[in-house]
Amino acid sequence: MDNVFDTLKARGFVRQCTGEEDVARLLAEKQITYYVGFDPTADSLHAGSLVPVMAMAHLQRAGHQPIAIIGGGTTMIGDPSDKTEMRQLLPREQIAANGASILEQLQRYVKLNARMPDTDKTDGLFLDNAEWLLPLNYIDFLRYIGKHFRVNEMLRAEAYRQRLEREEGLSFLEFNYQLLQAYDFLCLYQRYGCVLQIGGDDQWSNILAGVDLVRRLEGERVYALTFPLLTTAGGAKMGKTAGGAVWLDANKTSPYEFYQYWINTDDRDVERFLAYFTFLPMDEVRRLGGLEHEAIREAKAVLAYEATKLAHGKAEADKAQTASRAAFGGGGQELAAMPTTTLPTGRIHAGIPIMELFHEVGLARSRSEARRLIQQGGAYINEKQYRAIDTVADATLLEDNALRLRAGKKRYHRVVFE
RNA sequence: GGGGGUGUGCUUGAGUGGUCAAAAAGGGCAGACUGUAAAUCUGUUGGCAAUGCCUACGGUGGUUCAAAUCCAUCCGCCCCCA
Repeated sequence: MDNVFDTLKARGFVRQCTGEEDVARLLAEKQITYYVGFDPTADSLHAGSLVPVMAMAHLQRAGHQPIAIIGGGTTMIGDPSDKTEMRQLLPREQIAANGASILEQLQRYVKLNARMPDTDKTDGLFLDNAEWLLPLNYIDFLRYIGKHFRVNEMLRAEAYRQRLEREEGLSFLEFNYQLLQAYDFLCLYQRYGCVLQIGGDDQWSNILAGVDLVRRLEGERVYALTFPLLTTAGGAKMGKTAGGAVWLDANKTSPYEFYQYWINTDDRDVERFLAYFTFLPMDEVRRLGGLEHEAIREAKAVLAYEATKLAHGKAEADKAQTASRAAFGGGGQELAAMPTTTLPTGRIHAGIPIMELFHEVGLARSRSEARRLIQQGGAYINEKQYRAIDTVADATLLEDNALRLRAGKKRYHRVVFE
């Protein structure tokens, strides 16, 4: 098994790299240091960011040393390959705070130390590129780094071309992004001997810019590897649902919801996702992916459980699994992990219009939406459908001092009275 | 600096004085069918104390009985010329 490169390749992580054989040899011959950048634009990673995270983890397991860069400096610029529009510029403090929570999440997957290189070489580093980017002097930077970049060449990069063709255009600020990312690579090479940068395929040209820069200034060969950009079979961006992103932060997306996200995976994505988001051996991945029709639900359950376990730990994964089974398998009381709201007992004795109830617990975003839900037959209490908008829930409906609300087929919410 | 455009609901995008909470598509939600999948079909999709009221078509002011639609001004973005 041996070469991690083969592992990465078999699991679908390799989209482009600077010579398969070269990279494979690099990874086989000795322990190296590699890096991945993360954007601290939010205070949490989401399901989509898990691809680089998992790749990092595989490499670390094979004995290589990771460096996670939080783009504290580059985020102040905004990556233009984020096609649609110019990104909002975030204030420094925000970026730093976001970086801190992201580090915490990364540590569930990868061993990282903030700043301090450890004696144990596979322990990784967590750095903020603001450290070397912010003190830069404009003139020096232009003379030292800028002279190595040909604008013609840069303009040819897909990332810039798209923006050039669109109406939004491209600000000079954003145009500089690539130079800064290349400079990151250079700094990491110089300081930590980092010789490989991995990232999403949209980063390809930025990464190559770094490879070129190191070659020009240091005369050394460094490497690049990109992952495919994941979309679901349905064409949606990986890690997004209607409600927004699927976050790793339990406060933004509960472990139960996280579990549900994975279990609802499109049949066609199951095998790929098992390979990306779990550490199950590929034989098992293929076996599960090969299941057909109803049986493939088993594979989805494994995917959901494994992914949740990685993100939130075994205890949470167990709870989520139990709650999910209880809700969808019929019966069962183990609903503890289900989203729950607690209300004073007096409320239910006084009677609560169900329209209000559904709105209050968040199953409907407004009373109008709750009204629609009820009228359209999507509102259930304890598995019984209620279609009259003026229905009032009272104490006679209580089961164990609680109500089980359901909106549509899949969204559950428990209301406990005490 | 000069000239020309453009800014609409979650998104794309019609609408150039009343019939506009605003076409159409996508997306979302719900229902049917199913396997907590996909595809398909149907309904629905600003809010509220709801046969009415409020908020909304970049911001602000104005014309008018009446404005997303006209005028002024400001802001953002795009294109051409310099």
